[in-house]
Amino acid sequence: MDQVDRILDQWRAARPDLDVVPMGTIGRMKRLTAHLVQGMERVFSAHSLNAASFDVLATLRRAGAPYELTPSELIEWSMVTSGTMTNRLDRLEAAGFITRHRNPEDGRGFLIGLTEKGRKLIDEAVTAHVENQHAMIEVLNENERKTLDRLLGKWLGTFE
Amino acid sequence: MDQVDRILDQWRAARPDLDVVPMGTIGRMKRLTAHLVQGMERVFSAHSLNAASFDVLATLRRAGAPYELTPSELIEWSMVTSGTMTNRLDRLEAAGFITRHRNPEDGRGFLIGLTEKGRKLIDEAVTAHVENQHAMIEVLNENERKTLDRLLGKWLGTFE
DNA sequence: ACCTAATACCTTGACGTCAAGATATTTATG
DNA sequence: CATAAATATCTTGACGTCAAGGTATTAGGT
Repeated sequence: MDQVDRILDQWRAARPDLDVVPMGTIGRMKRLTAHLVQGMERVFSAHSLNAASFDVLATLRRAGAPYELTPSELIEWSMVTSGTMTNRLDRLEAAGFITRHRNPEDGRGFLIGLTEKGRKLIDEAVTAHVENQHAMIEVLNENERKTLDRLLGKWLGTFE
Repeated sequence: MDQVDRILDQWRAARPDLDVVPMGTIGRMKRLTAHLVQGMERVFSAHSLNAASFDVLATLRRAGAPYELTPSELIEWSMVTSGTMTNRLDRLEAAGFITRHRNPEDGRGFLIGLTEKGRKLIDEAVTAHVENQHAMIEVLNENERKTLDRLLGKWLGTFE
């Protein structure tokens, strides 16, 4: 009987005409994800980052050397609007973690690159981030993780 | 091979020292939840609401008649800060969906009540919301939903 | 070459959220 | 009682996000 169950019970009393079983699953997804995000933010802030800045630096880092992508490519990976990415890049540039230089192959755009400082930071942060994720999922055993992953993948498939 | 798998592949190439399996599960949780939230927002906005306002009205509605709660109680159910709740209530009050009156049993606080207009709106919105949730989870069969729910519940238990 | 459409990115204004602090009221303690 | 501590809520300032619109550059069709 967790908080989600309590909410369902209230609905069953207040609106007995509704079948709220799916609300339970979706509610648990939302709540659990909120906890996971919160747990990850703690690691980010321990490295002077937040989810937004970590996202950008990590995308650049995992793209591999020379750690350069266009804002458009970053937008695609991160699923945010161009205005959001501009804002993220402004702050990361001001903090000295990335550089912006015009794209020699397309005068309309830019190339975003990791600075040495940025690369070092994101490498440390990702290491801690992965450790943290291991710790957060520890309660599920191998089989449970596989099953969960399969179900999430199937469900996600209907959206992407 | 979805977008999450592509991200994991990039990490395995860029940082082979990391075990990124948990990142896959957590990434799918985040992405899937984002899609679910987006799907729900569509229903909310069709009823002139957003996630924030729906949350408050729904909490009041499922509390049952006389549809009254204190801001503190709303804060507990919604897991937001007091400043956020004040802002939500300001907008809902201005829109005529709730009323604020001093709590006769505690002069420091208020009682938030659903107006008739607010109750009608949330009843319609919740009906559509539940239908929408059924549609969004349709791809999973009975067994899969039960398994998923059990795993989510177990995992969530470590946080709450 | 020209001109329109598409593209890449930035700007602006609004919103929802939080953390930290302020105010008013109630509760607890001596 | 008087006063300190706790509580309930609001206020302020900052941040991240989005939608819509703007500017500069490139691509495509004639």
